[in-house]
Amino acid sequence: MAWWLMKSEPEVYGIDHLAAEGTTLWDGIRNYQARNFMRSMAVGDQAFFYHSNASPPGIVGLMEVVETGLVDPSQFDPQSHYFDPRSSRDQPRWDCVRLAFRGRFARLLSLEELRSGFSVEDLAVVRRGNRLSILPVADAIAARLLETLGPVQS
DNA sequence: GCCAACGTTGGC
DNA sequence: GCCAACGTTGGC
Repeated sequence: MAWWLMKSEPEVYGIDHLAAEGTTLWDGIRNYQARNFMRSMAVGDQAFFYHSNASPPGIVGLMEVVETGLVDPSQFDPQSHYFDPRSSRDQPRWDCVRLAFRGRFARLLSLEELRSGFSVEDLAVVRRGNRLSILPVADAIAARLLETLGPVQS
């Protein structure tokens, strides 16, 4: 079982949306590195939900991968912000996973706090200007995060 | 294959 | 709104 950190803007899709829906398709990823991380996910993997472009930004909850290898439908939709004219049904370019809500942490673990307790080697999200929306988290670092945050409340 | 121009993310 | 970081694109 692997650990991940996945970012989303709470105004667009935050932990409250996921809590209400139960599960969601993590679609709209248009970065090859992030896509490749999704491709390496397995059912049962856990992901920290990170609120980006928030005040303050930080980790708010926990998710679990419940389905992998799904074609991202938004790439075919001309109305979608994520439409990709280079994609075809025969040769889709983007895929995604389905995630389930596992709970909120009792408090937010802010980026500022992450920077004071973790190095760039530990957790890429602490690097200034980091743009990758999906990042792997080493087991030992995940354990430290969970230790800091305590159990989730579902 | 190089690299300049451009676009996007996201903190501040 | 600014800007750092960095991926992508396209001319050559």
